[in-house]
Amino acid sequence: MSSGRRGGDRHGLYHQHGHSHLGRADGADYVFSGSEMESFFFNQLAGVGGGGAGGADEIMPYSSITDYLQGLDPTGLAWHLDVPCPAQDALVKHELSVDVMSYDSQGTGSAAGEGVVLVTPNSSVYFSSSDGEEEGKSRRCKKGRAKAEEEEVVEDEKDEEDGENSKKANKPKKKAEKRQQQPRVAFLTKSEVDHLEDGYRWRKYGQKAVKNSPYPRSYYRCTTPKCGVKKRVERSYQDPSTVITTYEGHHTHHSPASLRGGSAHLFTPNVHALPPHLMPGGFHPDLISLMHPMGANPNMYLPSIPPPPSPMAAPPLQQHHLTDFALLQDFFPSTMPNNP
DNA sequence: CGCGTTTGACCAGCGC
DNA sequence: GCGCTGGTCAAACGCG
Repeated sequence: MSSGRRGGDRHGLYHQHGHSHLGRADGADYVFSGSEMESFFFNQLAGVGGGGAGGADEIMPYSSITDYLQGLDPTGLAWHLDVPCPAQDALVKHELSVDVMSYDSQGTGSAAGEGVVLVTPNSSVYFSSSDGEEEGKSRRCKKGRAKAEEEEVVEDEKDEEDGENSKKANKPKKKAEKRQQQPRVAFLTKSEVDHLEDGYRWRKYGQKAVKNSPYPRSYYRCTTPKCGVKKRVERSYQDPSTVITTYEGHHTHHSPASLRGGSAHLFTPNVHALPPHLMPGGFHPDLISLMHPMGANPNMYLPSIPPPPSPMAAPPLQQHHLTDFALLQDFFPSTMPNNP
């Protein structure tokens, strides 16, 4: 027995309406524009890096998100920006208006790394990557943490090994130190289910009401020991069919799903060979069936690509049961080069 | 019994 | 300083 378990969800009950901004994808306060996105990616590909107008001392040695996150194949997701997606702006700014993290290392407010990919004709994924170099302006846990964060990486690993005891012992300290400095990628996915299957195992550790949104935000942590990857899942209140999934950190292990099916290796070079939305049917059906642990539903991927929607009137997108699993896999390939 | 979820409490940063 | 908010913890609980 307990003092109100089940159904009492306090986190989901109090909703306040503060300012006009939407619920944030990630607690961030940066709304990027399409040009900024493009700028980022082009900069990345061109090796300009830094993600920012500020010139960027920090040149990110990545030419793609995948590369960025995993340090993998430099050819990675180059198509993300090679192919313009007219609906990107509309999706992000008009329909969803999701704010995203900006990790511009210069703190200039320019995008550190975002983009939108129309993965399927009717399903879209917006992603925002960030290096966590600087939290930007909106995140709170900044002060008094910068120092601790440097040690945190080591501390975290120790804590993970020590297990619960250590966690309990360091509870206050842990709370103070814990957070950030992790790359983030936010996805907007059309899905009816909140928790999208991405091949990894997650443990939910919290749920909070999102300001200005009737939908709560769920916090998940990768269940694999020593893997500190977290993700936040929330639903866009403007478009309830859209799930915003924010990943934070790098997996340090193979995907359980890929170990089962052994198909992950197909994702990386092959899927990247063409932008998904240029593939027949968005994705190749075979890839879908391989990629999604539950198998493919051909009906989810339409055989033709509709004309790009007007940026001014982003049409409602059809709902999908299946998330853009392929892209998620791209971001978390099972093959980790630095995995012992 | 192990694992994952639920959920009240707590902490810290930020804005006023 | 206070209240709000996001993020996390951890005990209780459910399920297979």
